[in-house]
Amino acid sequence: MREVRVRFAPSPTGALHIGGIRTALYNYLLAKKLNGTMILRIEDTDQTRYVPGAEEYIEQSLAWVGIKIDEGVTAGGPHAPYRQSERKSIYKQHVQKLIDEGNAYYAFDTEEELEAMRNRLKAAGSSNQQYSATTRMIMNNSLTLSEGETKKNLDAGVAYVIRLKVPDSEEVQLHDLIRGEVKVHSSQIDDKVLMKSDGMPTYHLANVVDDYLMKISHVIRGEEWLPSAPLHVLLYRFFGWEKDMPQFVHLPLLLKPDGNGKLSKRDADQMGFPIFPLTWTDPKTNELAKGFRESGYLPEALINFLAFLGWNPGTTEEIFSMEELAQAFSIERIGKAGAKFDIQKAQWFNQQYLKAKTEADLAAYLFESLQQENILCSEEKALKICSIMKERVTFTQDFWQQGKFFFHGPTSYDEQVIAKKWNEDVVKVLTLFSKEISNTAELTAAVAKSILESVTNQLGIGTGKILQGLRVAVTGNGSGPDLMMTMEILGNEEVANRINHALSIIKK
RNA sequence: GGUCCCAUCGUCUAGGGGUUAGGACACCAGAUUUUCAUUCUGGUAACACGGGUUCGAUUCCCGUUGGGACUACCA
Repeated sequence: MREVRVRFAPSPTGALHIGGIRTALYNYLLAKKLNGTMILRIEDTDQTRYVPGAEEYIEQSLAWVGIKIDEGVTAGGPHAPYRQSERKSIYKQHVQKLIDEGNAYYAFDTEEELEAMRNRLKAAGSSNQQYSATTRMIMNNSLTLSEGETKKNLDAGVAYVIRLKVPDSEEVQLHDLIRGEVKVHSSQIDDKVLMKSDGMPTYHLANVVDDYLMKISHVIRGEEWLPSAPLHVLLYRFFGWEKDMPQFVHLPLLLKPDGNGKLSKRDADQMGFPIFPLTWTDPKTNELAKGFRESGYLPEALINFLAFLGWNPGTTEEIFSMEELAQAFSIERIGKAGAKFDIQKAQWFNQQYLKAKTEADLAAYLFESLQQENILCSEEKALKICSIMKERVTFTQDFWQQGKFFFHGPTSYDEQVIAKKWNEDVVKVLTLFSKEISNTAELTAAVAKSILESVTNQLGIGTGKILQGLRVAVTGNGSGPDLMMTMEILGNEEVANRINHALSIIKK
């Protein structure tokens, strides 16, 4: 069996979409499972769409989720350069072979002429308005021009593109590892532009040439490429590379959570979830798009979630590390149908991973937030906070978001709780409790509990009746982590102060 | 419009000629937690439709419907 070499080949036109991460992931998992090589190739042949910073963004994103690149622009490798814009001469040389053998031709048509051709066909009721076997002989190209005229045009520097001369009548077949045999009649394939007038190749040419030269064994890419795969097969044939043609694997698409269609940034914005791995600022519009990382997702949770969108191990286990995914992975178990993006499941995965972390790991996230807020905190306190909160968080920033009261006294009190639970009894209990704990050396959770019990017993009031009141006085909230532990972390002085403050402010 | 791809609970999916069609998320209910969350238990919920093939199809075949992708000198 041949050496497994896969490639992830994004184009640097902006932030890398989450679907791209999944494509990269499946490539990576196959490589890892079969001891293969993962290649990152930058497909930057459209200079009009080039976005500065996008390439760095791609590398950083892959690094963040834990996809390691064996060969690529920064990793280097035997098939450098890995940036297509730097391989122009290679494509030129190859496309020349196609021309020499009559499988490609020069076309001089202007945009207006192409437009006119399409309109004419449309008006005539034609079902497809392509530049193809049926139309190429009425266009302005080296097939209709004499050799001399063509040469004259070329010498005079008339703008031209190079088109593939697709055979007019034959069935082009390919084998896709997910979908089986896919057949397309060549009359449905148009004479695709291979080389643009600026001398850059199009995707079709560059992709086939590079995959061959880089000895790619499996082309794993999104389903949107399936319709042009037969064209690529034709190219492999014309180049005489059919026996080295990679295996095709067209992945099901990631769909919108509601309704139908391909998942887009718009959907994500509307439904309030990220679609990019890392936060991205568009250099042109300055528009900011929050990433999964900045939204509090763990890379391992995101990967686990993504892996299961279109693939499953065939068992009921769901929590898989990257290693485990690679071991379990197989192309046969990839589904065919598109998968709707369910952010709730992603949140569940995140919660699972967060819960599995050590307190020390979690404290790092808390410290990250605290640093942004310029708040100092002892290691010991942070550890304690994380330990009582880890069961209740979904995102990394929740330790701070839901635990602000550990660092600031309440500035407001939950109104509903006040309305429902704040009463004479609460005031009585809190007044006495505050006094009692002030006289305590150290307010551990156990001490707090026993003092509270003795106070309520003394006053003949049920503890359950006043607990909500105590919580709202201390934290401002109606719910939260274990209250006794919370008070231990805060310390008797702080708790007493907060209670006294609440008693003086809240009237009933 | 044309070409190609796809179709099991709301969502991700397992399954496969005879099953009580399984799991997970979400949702609902109960228990635990003197709150909330966690945890536990239980529940609601699916084979798009029509023809074949077959003793028997949700499963295999065909069609219909529905959805998606592609249809650029973008990838």
